Parts: sequence; structure tokens; C-alpha cells
Amino acid sequence: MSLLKSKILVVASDLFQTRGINSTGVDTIVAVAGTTKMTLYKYFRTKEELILEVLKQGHQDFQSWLNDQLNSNTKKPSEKLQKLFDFIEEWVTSPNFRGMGFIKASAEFPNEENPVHQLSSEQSRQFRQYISGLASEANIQDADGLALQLSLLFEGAVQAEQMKRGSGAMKYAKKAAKILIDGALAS
Amino acid sequence: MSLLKSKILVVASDLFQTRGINSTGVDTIVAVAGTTKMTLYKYFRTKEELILEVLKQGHQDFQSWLNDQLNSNTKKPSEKLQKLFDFIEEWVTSPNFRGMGFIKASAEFPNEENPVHQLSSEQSRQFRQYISGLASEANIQDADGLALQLSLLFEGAVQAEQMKRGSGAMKYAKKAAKILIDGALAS
DNA sequence: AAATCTATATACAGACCTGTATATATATAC
DNA sequence: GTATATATATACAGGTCTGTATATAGATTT
Repeated sequence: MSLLKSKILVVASDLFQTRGINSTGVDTIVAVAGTTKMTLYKYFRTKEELILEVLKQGHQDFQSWLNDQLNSNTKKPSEKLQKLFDFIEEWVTSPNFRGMGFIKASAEFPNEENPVHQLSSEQSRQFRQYISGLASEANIQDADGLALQLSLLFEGAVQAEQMKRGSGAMKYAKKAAKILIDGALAS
Repeated sequence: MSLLKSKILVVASDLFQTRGINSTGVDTIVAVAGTTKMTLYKYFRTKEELILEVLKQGHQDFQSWLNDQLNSNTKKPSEKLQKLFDFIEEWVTSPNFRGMGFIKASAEFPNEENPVHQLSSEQSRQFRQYISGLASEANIQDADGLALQLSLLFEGAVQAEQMKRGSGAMKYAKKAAKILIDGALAS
């Protein structure tokens, strides 16, 4: 990928998260990225396409990072599930944390017909499925059910942290997750 | 309150939820409400003031409804806590459900200095405090901790339902809530 | 050296946005 | 019947937005 294109993606991602998607104009994006609108519209046909690529990139980066962390730190499936929230807490409390892309995007584009909303919804589903995979490997009966519950805790905590930095919500989400996981492992 | 003013509030609330706040112009609001901009700006000095009043109204309506439901159906504090998610599920799965105002608003106005964001954050805190009150009455040790966990489940499930209607997320949130509540009551 | 590719600079069309100004209608109160 | 309060109708100023058109600069290739 072109250097300029990835620069635009990084800058747009940051601005979307800190100022909101609809409140961020392409003029602002190119100004911060140090380029011009002509270049932006060379790489992205429309602003919507830029939004979609920003979301894809963010989701892919997050999933890769999380997957790497889990695989390089533990091998036992049940441990992966337990460690999941440790890494998520690390991510959420890091100074670079700007929120979860698909959560904000779905709020700004509430219409279910909208492509941005649809992608957000799909990414949320994929994340849930990833957790469900971990639960399955750990031989949990209702893997989908536990995955949904854990993702609710996750999304709720991210939401809380987006609302108020340093809320400490993830600490309690972790405790709740442990109770739910232990319960599911026992049965 | 004037009939027109409350009509504007109702219409604005619906449009904000279904199309997004920033994507909804005052022209659209007055057209749907069957009035004119002059009248809107008589009752609300700016659009931001309208947004704030819509949020306040929505939060008050929800809290009143929830409180009435709880008080008219059960008296025992521990039961109230258990029934909480039953009523919330009823609310979320009702056809009129349009999402939780403060969740969407905080996403559209991510800047913590913004008055709309601040009000959203405050409403989220108030709701958590309300649950904490129920937990305290039920003699739960770490009432604030449990309240935070339950609110994470709540906000996560609302988020999930906003993303995809009929997700069934609240059903699993309820199960998780029961486990957490029972655990807290036992200790 | 000429051609081509990439990026810049700048201006602008057309749409939409908030908020206001002006003029008019309608209904109630005195 | 006149005054007052409330709502309508309409137009517009000034700003921002997306997306495009036009002209130019620098760099690489042939």
C-alpha cells in the first residue's frame, strides 16, 4: 500500500475516533495528513469508502494484535479464554486507546441499510465468533452463549471507557468474565 | 409544557435515534413535527439545547418507567434486582425501542468537553447509581461493583440490539446478570 | 530530452447546515 | 374593536460539506 494512502488511513482513523466521523471533514483529514484532497480522492472514491477502509484496517489490526498476544503467551485453550480480558484491559487502558471503531460507527450510522452500519455489525459478529472459537476449543457447552455474554461485557466496558477515560470499568468486566467463564467450564 | 414543544421533543428524539443526531437537520425536525423553524427556535435557543432536552426527557421517561415497574411488581429489594433485567428486556424488545439516548449521543460527541457528551456521561453514571441503590438495599457488599458489572451487561446488550434488531442479546445478558447477582447475594 | 506518473495548489459548483429577519395569519383577552 | 400573544410562511446570510476541474511542479522512465 502507498505510503500516502496508509498515512491518510491512520490520520482519518484518529480523527474519526476523537472528533466523530460525521464531524470530520475530508479537508481536515488531508490538512493533518499533509496532503491534498486530490490525492485522497485518488485512493478513495468517496468518503464512505474511506470510512469503510478505516474500519476494516482497525478491525484487522485489533484482531491480529489480540490473536498474537493470546498465541504467544499461552497454549491451553481454557487459559486463552481467561487471558482474553487481561489483554483487552491492557489495550483499553493504554494511552493510545481511542475507542472501538465499529461501536462508534454503528452509533453514527444507525440505519441498518447503511453500508457503514452493516460493516460494523459484521465486525461485531466476527469478534463474537472469535471468542466462540476460543470457548469451543476449551470444550465449553454453549460456546456461542458464553461468547455473546463476554462480548457484551467487552462492548459495555469499551463503551464506558469511551464515555469516561479511566473509568476502571474493564477491571470489573474482567471479574465478571472470570465468574462466567469458570461457571461455563464447570458445567 | 407547550403542546408544540413536546411534539418537537418527541419528533426530534425519534429522528435522532433513527437517523443520527448530526445527520438530522432542524428543517427535517420541523417538517415532521408539522411546524416551522421560528417556533422551534422560540422553544430552544440552539440545536444543542434541543439535543440536551431530548436526552433529559428520554432519560427521565426511562428511569420513571423502570422505577414504576419495579415498585409496582415487587417489594423485596433482592427481587427488584433480579427483575431489573426482565423489565429491561421487555423495553429493549418492544417495537418502540429506538436505542438508548446517551449511548448514541456519547458516540456522536466523543469530546469529553462537549456538553452533550458530559450529559450522556452523567446519565450513564446516574443509571449505575440507581442499580447500586438496589444492590445496597439487597445488602450486597460491593454494591457499586455489582452495579457497574450489571450496567456493562446492560449497555453492551443495548449496543448489540442497536446494531442488529432481534439479536436476542438481552436474553443472554439476563442469564449472565442472574449468575452475577446470585454470586453477590451468596457472599 | 521527452514522456509519463505522482502529487500539489487552488478554485469552485452544488448541496446542506444553523440561525435570523420580515411579513402575515389566527386566536384570545380586555 | 383593539391589543396581544402565538404560530406560520418564506427568504436569506454565512458557513461547511463533498466531490471535481484546472493548472502546475517534481521525479522517474524511456
